[in-house]
Amino acid sequence: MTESSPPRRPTMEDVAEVAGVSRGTVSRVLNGGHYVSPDASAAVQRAIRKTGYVVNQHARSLVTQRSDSVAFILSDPQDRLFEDPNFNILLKGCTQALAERDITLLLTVAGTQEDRKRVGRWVTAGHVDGVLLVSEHAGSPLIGELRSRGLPIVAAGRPIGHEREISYVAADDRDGARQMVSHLRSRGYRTIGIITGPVDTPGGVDRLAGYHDVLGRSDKKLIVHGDYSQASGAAAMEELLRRVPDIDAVFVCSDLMALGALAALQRAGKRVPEDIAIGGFDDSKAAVSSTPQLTTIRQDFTRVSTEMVRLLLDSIGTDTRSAVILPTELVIRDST
Amino acid sequence: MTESSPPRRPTMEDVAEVAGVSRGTVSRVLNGGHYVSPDASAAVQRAIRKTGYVVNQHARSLVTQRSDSVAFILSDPQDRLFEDPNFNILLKGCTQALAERDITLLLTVAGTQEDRKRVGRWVTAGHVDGVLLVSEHAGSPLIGELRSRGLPIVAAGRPIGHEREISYVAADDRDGARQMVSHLRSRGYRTIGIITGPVDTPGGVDRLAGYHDVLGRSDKKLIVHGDYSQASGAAAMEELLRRVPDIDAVFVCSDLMALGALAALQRAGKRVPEDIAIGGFDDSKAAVSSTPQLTTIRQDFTRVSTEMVRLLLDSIGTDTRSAVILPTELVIRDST
DNA sequence: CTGAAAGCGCTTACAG
DNA sequence: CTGAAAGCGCTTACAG
Repeated sequence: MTESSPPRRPTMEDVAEVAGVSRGTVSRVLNGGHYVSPDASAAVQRAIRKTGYVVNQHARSLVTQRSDSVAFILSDPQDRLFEDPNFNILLKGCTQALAERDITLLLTVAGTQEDRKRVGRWVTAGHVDGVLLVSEHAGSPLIGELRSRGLPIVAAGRPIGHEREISYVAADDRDGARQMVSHLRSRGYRTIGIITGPVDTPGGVDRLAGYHDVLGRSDKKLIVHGDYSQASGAAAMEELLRRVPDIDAVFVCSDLMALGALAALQRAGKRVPEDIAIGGFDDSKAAVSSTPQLTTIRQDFTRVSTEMVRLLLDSIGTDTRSAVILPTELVIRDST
Repeated sequence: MTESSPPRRPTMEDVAEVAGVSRGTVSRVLNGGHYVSPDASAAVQRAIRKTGYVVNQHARSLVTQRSDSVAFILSDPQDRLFEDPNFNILLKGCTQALAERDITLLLTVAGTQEDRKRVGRWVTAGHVDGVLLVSEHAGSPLIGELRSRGLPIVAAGRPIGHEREISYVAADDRDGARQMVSHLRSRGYRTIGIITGPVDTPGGVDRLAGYHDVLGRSDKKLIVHGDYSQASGAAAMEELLRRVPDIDAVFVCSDLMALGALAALQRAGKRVPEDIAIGGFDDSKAAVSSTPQLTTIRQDFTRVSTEMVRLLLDSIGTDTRSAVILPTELVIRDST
């Protein structure tokens, strides 16, 4: 019946036998080739090729106490990050940066309380050497749990309330907002509103702060909160038109919300930018798919992801902590 | 200096000592509790809680020869899948279905030839018990490589040329296309074109086949190929208008391409559906964000992902092979 | 430079 | 039901 059971996977012992050396020598060749004679090394290389040997990662991890893997943990109660176009860029960037270094990316979600417990146990089981944390909201309770396990963590975006404890990489939200609002003012717009992100996200608070930096304490009526979704952008725009009929510019804190705002303005019979200017944030695909194309703030998520990986790998072992703030840039198109 | 080195992680030995039993008994409690007295079991549970013990996954895997992880491999030379909205739904579905079973998802990409070698080695290193394969194009050379390692594989979508070798889960593309084209015909449209996906993808060939099922060997001029991108949809629509000025309906094989087609028609001064009808495929968010909203074919990617996970877990150990074809459904909106 | 040996933390027959 | 022991496949001081 089971006459052709799959051939046993070759072990280091097999390689050693073929090469005519000891297991220890094979291991040394595999781990940098120090203290190995050229002859022995060559024999081992040959034997590895002949046997098709591949190291058993579990056996190695058991002794080295390292897994050569890192976790990419999505901590978002709504799972909304999966729909965020920026999330994709981040995930893609991290996956590739890690693959280049032969490090495995383990993806996991921790939305519910129960998930968080599972992830805590899982991380402790030795699966990973460090954690890349992406969370939509502030004060993710996961941070405390992970910290208590002593694992290196790097967050995407400023981890509100934990800036001192863990490393993070963020785009300069506040300065980006300043650039946009200054731009609107320099174009001659006078009544400048803002549609913010959720106030428990760094993008929500920091972009609003940048707006205030330029305009000072502006009229509260000019500030409406959205949740980064297109629908919320439309609703917020309608609210602004109701509150301030003569509004002539709006800084919308994400391109996706700006799309919603654009649609709402169209329905209200307003022309952009003749009647009202719209500035976005992200410089995503949405910014160039709309009519008119959006003036927006570029943040480079590919760069964020490579910096996150670099920071994490640096901190594994050394336990250093740092924050990297990447510049943002105004991109002028047709909506302002 | 290093006075407060992190407390050593508790091992099974520690638990055994606290509980006053042997290591073997602790292990038995952990692995189902068979052949353990209630008293011993209770003592072990208590000791686990007291010590905060968590199993070392590497040690366990070393002896069980299983990793309790599966790989999610993206095999796409262009990395375009990261931009595909369907990809996100698939990834999210798989992540959650696996998390529920306490199985880890390892994400990796294998776009280039070199990547493929890396992934081959990596898979062999014992990292995973099975593979979920998502690839944009036919004849992914990775399939052969993975097959030779004897790992269970489940593909998303029909793996052209490998249908007999590996399991897969796919939506019924061909029948969906038939439903759409029949619908267009029943609405009275007579000159029905098609904008297909790439002809080396199952969605590219099978949807075109469904179109032919209904219309027979139609005029070649009515067939234009796209690449699923919005831009290609626009270009293809312009080409169709040039070739067949009196065309009155088009089945566009993805919602995203349909968005492009819609924009091209708007530029050409054609009204939808008065002058020309447009049918999409996917029932993605794009279908309801457009004006008019798209008549389209729904395929349920969440369901695809749960079926993929089920199939994979079933086949680990048993080595069974199967294909699951999920029904597609016509969703009528305003564009036809 | 090299080999013999200990040890990483588990699971699982085997005896009892 | 339980313990003692072998063994999973590696790495790494230690002696030489």
